Amino acid sequence: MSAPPRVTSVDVARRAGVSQSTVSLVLSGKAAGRISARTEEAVKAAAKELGYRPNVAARALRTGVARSVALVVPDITNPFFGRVLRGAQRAAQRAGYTVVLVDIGNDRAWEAASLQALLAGPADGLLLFEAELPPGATEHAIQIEMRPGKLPVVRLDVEAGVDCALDHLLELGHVRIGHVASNFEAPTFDLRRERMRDRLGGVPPTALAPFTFEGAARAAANLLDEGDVTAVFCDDDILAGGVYLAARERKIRIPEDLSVVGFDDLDFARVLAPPLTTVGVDAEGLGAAAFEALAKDLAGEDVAAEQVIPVTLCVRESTAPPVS
Amino acid sequence: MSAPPRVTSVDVARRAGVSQSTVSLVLSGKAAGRISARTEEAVKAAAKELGYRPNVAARALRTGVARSVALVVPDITNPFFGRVLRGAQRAAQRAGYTVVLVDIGNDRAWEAASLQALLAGPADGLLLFEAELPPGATEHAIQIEMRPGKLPVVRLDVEAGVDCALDHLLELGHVRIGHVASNFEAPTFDLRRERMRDRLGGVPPTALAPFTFEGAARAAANLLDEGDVTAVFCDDDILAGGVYLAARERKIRIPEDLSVVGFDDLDFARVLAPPLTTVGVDAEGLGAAAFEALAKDLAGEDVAAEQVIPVTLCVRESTAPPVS
DNA sequence: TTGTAGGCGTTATCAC
DNA sequence: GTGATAACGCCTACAA
Repeated sequence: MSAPPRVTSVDVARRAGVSQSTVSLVLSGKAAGRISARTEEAVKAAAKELGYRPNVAARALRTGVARSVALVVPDITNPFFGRVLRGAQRAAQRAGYTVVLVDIGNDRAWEAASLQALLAGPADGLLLFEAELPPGATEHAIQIEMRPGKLPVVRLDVEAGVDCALDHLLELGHVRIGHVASNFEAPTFDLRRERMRDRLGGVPPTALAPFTFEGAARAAANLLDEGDVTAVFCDDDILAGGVYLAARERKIRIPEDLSVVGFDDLDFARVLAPPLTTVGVDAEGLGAAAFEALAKDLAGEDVAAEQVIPVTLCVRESTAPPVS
Repeated sequence: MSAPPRVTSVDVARRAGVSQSTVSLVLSGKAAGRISARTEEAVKAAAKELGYRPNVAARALRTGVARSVALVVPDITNPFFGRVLRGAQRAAQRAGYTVVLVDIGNDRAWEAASLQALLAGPADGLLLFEAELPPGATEHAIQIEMRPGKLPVVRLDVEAGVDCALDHLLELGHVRIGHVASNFEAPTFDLRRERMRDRLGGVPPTALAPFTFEGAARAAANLLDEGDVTAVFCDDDILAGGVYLAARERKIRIPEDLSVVGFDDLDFARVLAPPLTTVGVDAEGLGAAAFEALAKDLAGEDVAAEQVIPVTLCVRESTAPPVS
């Protein structure tokens, strides 16, 4: 519609009968012991009256700080990342930051282009979920769910996650345990594979699955038909959903014929039939922790090279002792 | 780490042996017929060599536009909004815009604060999903899933959605149809209630449910126990998931004893047992359309007061003729 | 074809 | 206590 008639600090100054710099001083809280209480009040009143809001661009230009961070996620359509985003956003808001989202859409080819666009953006720092810092960028950045490297890392305790899932299955008496693994390349998934191998004393029967129910179902098919397993550990609840689909098709009963363990404890895990046993994870906390780390970094403080967020197993009804 | 030594257009100019304004001209593509090909090349080379990237804050200050829009959603944890966000983000990226997210978290109390923070932000315009323009804002804005008002609206064809769901149920022979409605206040839900009433010739047995599986299950309990219905239409797949939970508890079989229809066609609808019949919706398209409308508005073009996105029924296995 | 200069709205360093 | 004044990096008349 009409161009919004922007109110500047000069307008406020005129209105209050003071200079622009006085306005700036007052409104940025640096008036203590410098500006008289009377002027301070007058300025504040004038500002409110006119509906003054500082121009962020001007401030950013002057201070060199945009008070905004970018969060890069592989797939915002996955509720897990929604929760991470929410956590980061809440923390950011508390700190007066704004978060701009970059969704890779599970498409590594797109990643480069997206990050390029991002760097042109106004972000003071980057929150990189399973993404690398683009080449040539000297930005402040935190990596999420990556291995420790040059950048500080915030990640889930995946090892513990695999451990408790496996312990649970082993205790139930399973010995032939399969792995429905993500085919999306990321360190966290490598970590899970390694941990499985170490704990099981060898590479388990494995299916490599994409992050869709139908794709995962197709990938799991072989494992169910020929893998000769009584239980599967899935890298993610979505993959577990795929296993449910494949099992249903084959009239394989869960948990009687097959125990299933997921990862992430997405909401829908509870409405599956039977409810899914899965590794519960504080996604919001992960996002918030990542932001806090970045904020520290931006403030010039030291940040831990690695921060690990604990996980817990949610035992539900998709696991039981093997019959065979 | 170390402060990134920012490269400015002045550096590029010095390097290329030209003036700063020449650099600006060349790099913003306005060199046509003004700058010699040789200088143009030299400037571009220098820019690339130094890794020059324009300072957005400065540009925003100078031009008055930030090339960024804000998207306000009720709950980013709901995959539906994830898809909307993705659609908007893709469209925005193509247009060289960046999108900043504001997540209300299904908390109307928080909404005001969030929006306040937002207005201080650098957004050129607002994409408001089930949110009102904050008072005093003269911003450019598009509303999503709202009724036509002062602002242009992009919305789903909810009426058609209700119609095809009801037609399907009616054709199957159901006469006692219940409504599991959202307790989150929003025009789209009012619309659905009205349409139900009009089509059914009266207010159907209704349960008011929150957007969580367990909450919805509790809310649906009464309806199932005393509503005397053979089918329910749910405002959202999440609510339908709640109905599945409540039905399971009561040993009510779907679809034999109860037909269930959802709305949105979220991914998990396909992995429910039985797979959920639901109204399919182009969430990405909704987000993209909203952004396009906003972009038009920002460009000073006319934008339609209302744009309606079509929906289609996905018939799966949660609906069948009533037995009783 | 290119360069000079002014200003966008802030913040911050000085004088007064 | 308060007010000039100089940047911050970029765009864009206008001058050369």
